[in-house]
Amino acid sequence: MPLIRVLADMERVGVRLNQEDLKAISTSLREDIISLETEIFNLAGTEFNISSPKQLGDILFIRLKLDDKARVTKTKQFNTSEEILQRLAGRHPIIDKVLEYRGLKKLLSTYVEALPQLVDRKTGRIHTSYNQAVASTGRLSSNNPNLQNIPVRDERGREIRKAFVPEEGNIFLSADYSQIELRLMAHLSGDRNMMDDFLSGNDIHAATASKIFGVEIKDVTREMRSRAKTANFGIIYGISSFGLSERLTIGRKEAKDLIDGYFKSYPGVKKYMDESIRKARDLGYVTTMLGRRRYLRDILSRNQVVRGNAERNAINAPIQGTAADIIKIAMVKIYGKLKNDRYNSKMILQVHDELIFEVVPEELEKLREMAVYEMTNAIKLDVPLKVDWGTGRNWLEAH
DNA sequence: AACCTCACG
DNA sequence: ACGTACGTGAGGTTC
Repeated sequence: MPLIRVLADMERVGVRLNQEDLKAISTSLREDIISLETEIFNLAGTEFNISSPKQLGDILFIRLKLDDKARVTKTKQFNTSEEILQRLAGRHPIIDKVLEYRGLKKLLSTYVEALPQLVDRKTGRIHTSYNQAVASTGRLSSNNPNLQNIPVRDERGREIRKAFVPEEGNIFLSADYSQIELRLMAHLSGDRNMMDDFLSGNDIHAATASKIFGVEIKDVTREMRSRAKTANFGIIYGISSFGLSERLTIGRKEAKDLIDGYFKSYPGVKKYMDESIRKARDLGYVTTMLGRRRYLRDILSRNQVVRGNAERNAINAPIQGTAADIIKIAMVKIYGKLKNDRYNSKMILQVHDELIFEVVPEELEKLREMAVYEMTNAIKLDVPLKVDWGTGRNWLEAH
C-alpha cells in the first residue's frame, strides 16, 4: 500500500475538536489580552498597535529608549523578536507584558479562533492535508490546518491540545520515537562512544555531559545536562560556535571549547559530518538510508554564507530525512495491519516522530503492541530504536 | 506579496 | 568582514 493512500485515509478520518473547551479558552484569553493591553498602554504612556513590530519597536527603542545596541532586521526595522525582548526583560516592566501579550494573542488568533472554522459540517471533525512533496528532507508537512504545530510547550497552550479529543467511548494512543535523530547520528556515524551511550540505555544527554565536562554521570548537574542537550541538537543541525554561543548565552571561545570537547568525545561524529560534506561536493547531493536524495546546488558556492548553509543541509538532511523515511515505513506497515486485521481503531495524526491513534478500548492492548512493534522494527540499526507511548482522553493526556 | 514573528518536531 | 544551528505553516502588518 503506497503512503499516499494511508495519508488520504488519515485526512478523511480527521480528528474531533471539543468546541466547548475552546470557547472557555477563548473567553479567558480575551480577558487577559484586554487587561494586558491596558497595562502596556499605561506603561508606554500612549496607545499603539502592539501586534505591529514597527510600532512596538518605535515605542520600545525610541520612546522608552530601551536600545540594547538596537538590533535590527533586514529592512532596518528594530528587531522585536522574543529572543531580543527576553534579554531586555529586566530593563523595563513593559517587556514582560508585551511578551505575555504576544503569546496569548498567538494562541487566540492562530488556534482558538481559526480551528473551529475548519470543522467539517458533515463529519464534525477537523481534516488536515498532509503533503509528501513539500519538505526538502522528506518529512511530511500539514496544512489547512497545520496539525503538526499544535501548542504543547507552555501551560496556556496545552489547554488547546486538550481540546483535541476522541469520540465518546474511544481513547487516544500516542506513540513516539525517543531521540530518533540522535540515534541515527550514532548509527550513521558509527561513532563507538555514541553507540555505546545508546546501547547502555543511559540518558544520552547526561552521558554527553559526562564526557564533555569530564565528570561521572552521577555528578552531572542539571545545567551540564541542559548544555549537553543543546550541543546534541546543535550537532544534528551542523553546529557553529557562534550558533551555540547564542543559544547558551556564553562567549564564542567557550562555545568553541565546548564543541572541541564534543568532537573529542565523539570523534566518529566529526568524521561523519566531514564525510557528508565531501559526498555532497562530489555528487551534488546527499542521501538518506533509504536512498532519498537532497540536491545541494550551493555546496560549491564561492559565497561562504550560502555554502555554509548548504554544508549544514548536507549534515542535517540525511539524519532528518532518514527519520522521516523510517516513520513512513512504520505508517504503511501499521496501516496494512489495521486493514488486514479489521481493526475499528484508526491512525489519525502524524507529527514527525509521533503517531496518534483513535482507539476503541477493546483494541487498545493489541494495537499498542502492534504499533510500538512496527515503529521499533521499521528498520534495523546498529543502535536500538526506542518508542514511548501513552493513552488518554485527550491529545495532551496521551503524551 | 514581503516581512516579521512564533507555533511545532 | 561577513553572517551563522535543521525542517515546516500561519496570522498580522505593511507596502
